[in-house]
Amino acid sequence: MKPSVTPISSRDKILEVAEVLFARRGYAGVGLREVAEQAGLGKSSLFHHFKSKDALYGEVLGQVLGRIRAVLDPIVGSDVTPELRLEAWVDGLVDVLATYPCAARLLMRALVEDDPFGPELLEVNAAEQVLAGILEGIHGLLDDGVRQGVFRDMSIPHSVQTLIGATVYHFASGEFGENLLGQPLVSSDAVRRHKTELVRMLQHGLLA
Amino acid sequence: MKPSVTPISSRDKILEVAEVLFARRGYAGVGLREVAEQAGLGKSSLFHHFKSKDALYGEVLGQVLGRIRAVLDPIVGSDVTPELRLEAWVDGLVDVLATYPCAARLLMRALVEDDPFGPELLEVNAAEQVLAGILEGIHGLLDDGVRQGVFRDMSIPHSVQTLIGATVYHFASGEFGENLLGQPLVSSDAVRRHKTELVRMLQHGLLA
DNA sequence: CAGTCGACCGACCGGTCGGTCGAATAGCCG
DNA sequence: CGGCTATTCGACCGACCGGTCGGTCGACTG
Repeated sequence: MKPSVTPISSRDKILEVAEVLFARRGYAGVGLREVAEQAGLGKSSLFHHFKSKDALYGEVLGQVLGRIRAVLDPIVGSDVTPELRLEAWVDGLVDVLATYPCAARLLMRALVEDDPFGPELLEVNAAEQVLAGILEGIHGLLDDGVRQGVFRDMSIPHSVQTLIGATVYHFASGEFGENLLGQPLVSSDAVRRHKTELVRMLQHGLLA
Repeated sequence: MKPSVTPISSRDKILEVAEVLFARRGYAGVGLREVAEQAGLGKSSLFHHFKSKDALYGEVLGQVLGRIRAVLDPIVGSDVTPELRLEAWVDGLVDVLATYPCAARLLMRALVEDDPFGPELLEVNAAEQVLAGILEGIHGLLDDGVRQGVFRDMSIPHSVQTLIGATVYHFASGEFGENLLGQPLVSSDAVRRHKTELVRMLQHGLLA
């Protein structure tokens, strides 16, 4: 039990502030000087911990995706009906996006980017693998449901896209969404309401 | 009828290439040199037509939002049941997003940004007004439906967010979405399928 | 004590950023 | 033709970009 003299390592501090900044202003909108400054370091010190801006970004992204996958994987692997699993999936995803307010923005930005990252970049590649795992999970879940006849026949890729759009976008919408809702996106009331609205939409649509 | 000697004005050419570039790489990711170059002009000439980068961006955004509003406004004002109006709204929005492939990305980026544009910027403010008009339209449409009892009771702001996420995100997802679908996002097949999936989701949800 | 090591720093590199300026050019009207 | 405005241009600016370099400092090791 003496894991660290420094209660929070500089490396983690950098990741922490980089996550916030990349989420807020995007990859191109963030300068490493600002990251360093907010981490309480000189800019040169960033390069001691990360070999490039790309690598730092990739690691931030991978960390966020990892958190999401850690929540979602047990759910898609659980042993209940596809309907309940889907409900739990939405529930879990909304929870984790609400818990880490930067995650949705970071993720949405990454999805909307044509990744300009060359074929070879260790950290970014790792992040993409994690994302692929998440997708595989929800795809399998929907597929199960369709084959068991509890979900109607559907285009699974389109439905996956709709699920992503309906969950991730909402928490990525920042000021815009808060103006629309009239309250913080991650207030417990808004989170609860968003969950029930999503689940009702998935179960019965909008009609009375 | 002699508005222009040049059949396509430099100004329009600039707007055209700026739209593509801002959509592809975002505000911070695009340099004015590149815009000028692709428009076949020197960088200084941009500043003859637009007083700043912000102003150019605002005008691009306003133009895109204007196209969308031009499609959606007649629909929300039409004289049929809310259910049919909603279906037409989704149909129209999907069509316009598929017609102008940059629109969705530009819009999604704008929504995810906390607009860092100061209180006063003519062009950006104008764009926000257009957006506000679009939102007012869909809000009113849903409200009508709920009050007439054809839509179930719901949180309208949350449903608006879900609609935006499900439509705009899909067409903004670029490479990622195309990999998921296995075909171009704007292929007529994918567009048709996305429409029917959305409408079925709104009408009956996912259940069999 | 000397040697090594990870963490950190300021100074600096070439290059690009958004933006300005004054001069040159092109098309119009008289 | 002369004058005028609109348009374009290259040269330039200060600020900032991602990234490198040489070196300092303190903790640990033999």
